[in-house]
Amino acid sequence: MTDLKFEASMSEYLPLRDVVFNTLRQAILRGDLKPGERLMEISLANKLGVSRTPVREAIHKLEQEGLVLMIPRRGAEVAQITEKSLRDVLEVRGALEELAVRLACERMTERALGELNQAAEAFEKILGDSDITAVAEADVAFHDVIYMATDNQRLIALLNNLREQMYRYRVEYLKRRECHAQLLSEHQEIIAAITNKEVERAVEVTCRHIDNQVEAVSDTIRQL
Amino acid sequence: MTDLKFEASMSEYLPLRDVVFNTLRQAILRGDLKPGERLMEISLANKLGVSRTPVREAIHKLEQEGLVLMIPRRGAEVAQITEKSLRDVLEVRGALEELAVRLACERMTERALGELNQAAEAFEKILGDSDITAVAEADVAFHDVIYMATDNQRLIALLNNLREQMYRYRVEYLKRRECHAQLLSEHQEIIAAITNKEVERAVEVTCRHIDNQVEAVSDTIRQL
DNA sequence: GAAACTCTTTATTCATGCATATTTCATCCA
DNA sequence: TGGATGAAATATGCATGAATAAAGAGTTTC
Repeated sequence: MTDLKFEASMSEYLPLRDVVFNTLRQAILRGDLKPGERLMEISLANKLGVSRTPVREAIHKLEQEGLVLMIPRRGAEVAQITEKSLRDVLEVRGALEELAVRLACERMTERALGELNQAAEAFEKILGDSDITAVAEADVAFHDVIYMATDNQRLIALLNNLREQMYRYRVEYLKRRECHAQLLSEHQEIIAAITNKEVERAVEVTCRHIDNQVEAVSDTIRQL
Repeated sequence: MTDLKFEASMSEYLPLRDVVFNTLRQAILRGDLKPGERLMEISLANKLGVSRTPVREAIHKLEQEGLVLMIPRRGAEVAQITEKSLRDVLEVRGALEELAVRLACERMTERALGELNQAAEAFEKILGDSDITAVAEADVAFHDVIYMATDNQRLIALLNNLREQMYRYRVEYLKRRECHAQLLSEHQEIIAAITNKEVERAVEVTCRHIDNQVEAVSDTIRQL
């Protein structure tokens, strides 16, 4: 009993560098730190009440994630997202989403299929809400079930990362309520295809699902 | 004149953390550091004649690349490559190679096509050599031309990373001389397909090209 | 008035110190 | 003898100091 409690309290531990990493990541994705803005170790360390070391390590991690750009001996800044860089991300993401849904068709368990239906229902419920962030999270949860079903850790990690790259603009996309019905019907179509193991149909819907976002997010970027 | 020289000497500059990173990466890929072996900051720092800081930063970078596994408050060790983790990498790599060759068909310039032919010729010349490392590098160079033609930086970075994951076992594969002729003919078939913009044929050959490696590398791993 | 040069300021890079968590090994008890 | 307990050793995590390179301001010169 005490052991379990101990285990639990241990699992709560996060290195300070990861706390800082999450904080900065959120700040970038929420737009509090804008593209081009410089990330200075000392100033951030003071703001966050830690030393320069964990800030430094967090910035390096953000660089590898593609959220910040580092120039040696000059420092780091929040990465600009150009239409080109977004196209690059989405091309890769499209290919990997296709792979994911193929593998999901092949490997999805009954249990996971249940979760997928639940996630779709939860998404439908939340669509009515005014809170866009909640909608985005429900959508993420839905796709996470598919990702998990692939049973491919490397693929899951990459997809999570690529999804993150567009998060800033995705919220803008979801603000257009007229897309919501389409999103929902695509989700249901994906479920149907996976349930019946209709691989090609699942792939086709998924690609359409992604392409819609490409259009919308590209529009959003042009408006900046 | 002095300006040019100055520029040149500047471009030679590499942060110490990157030097250490490259050193450790090479050591892992060459097998000097074996899977499971612990990477200790102090001992590595002493061996390399630097302080713990750049070693620490290099290890973090290696973790993000997937070459080492870190456990908080315990340290880092060289990542084990299991058959499962290799399958994961190769599934992703297959999808991305397919994307790459599709994009290459679409976007390859005349100039790049010339380079591709050159690379294939260079590969053929080197096949005769006894130096396996040279063969591997020529093969890398060939595929790099295709990668570059995609004009997608994100894709290029990912493919380079995935290729690296298998480098240790790839060398074993190339030691089997009976595969060499097949490799060469596949290269030529890929060139022909890209030249004639026969996308589906190019994809088919590329997938076969990858699958052959899956087989061979899996065999190699089982023998460990 | 503009360009160039220098001096100052600022931030990164790398080194090192200190505290703490983990591991190991020896000792003790059942 | 086997397992548990505890103390010493060791390594990581975080903080901070010292050195260097880059950016900026102000002055000088053409």
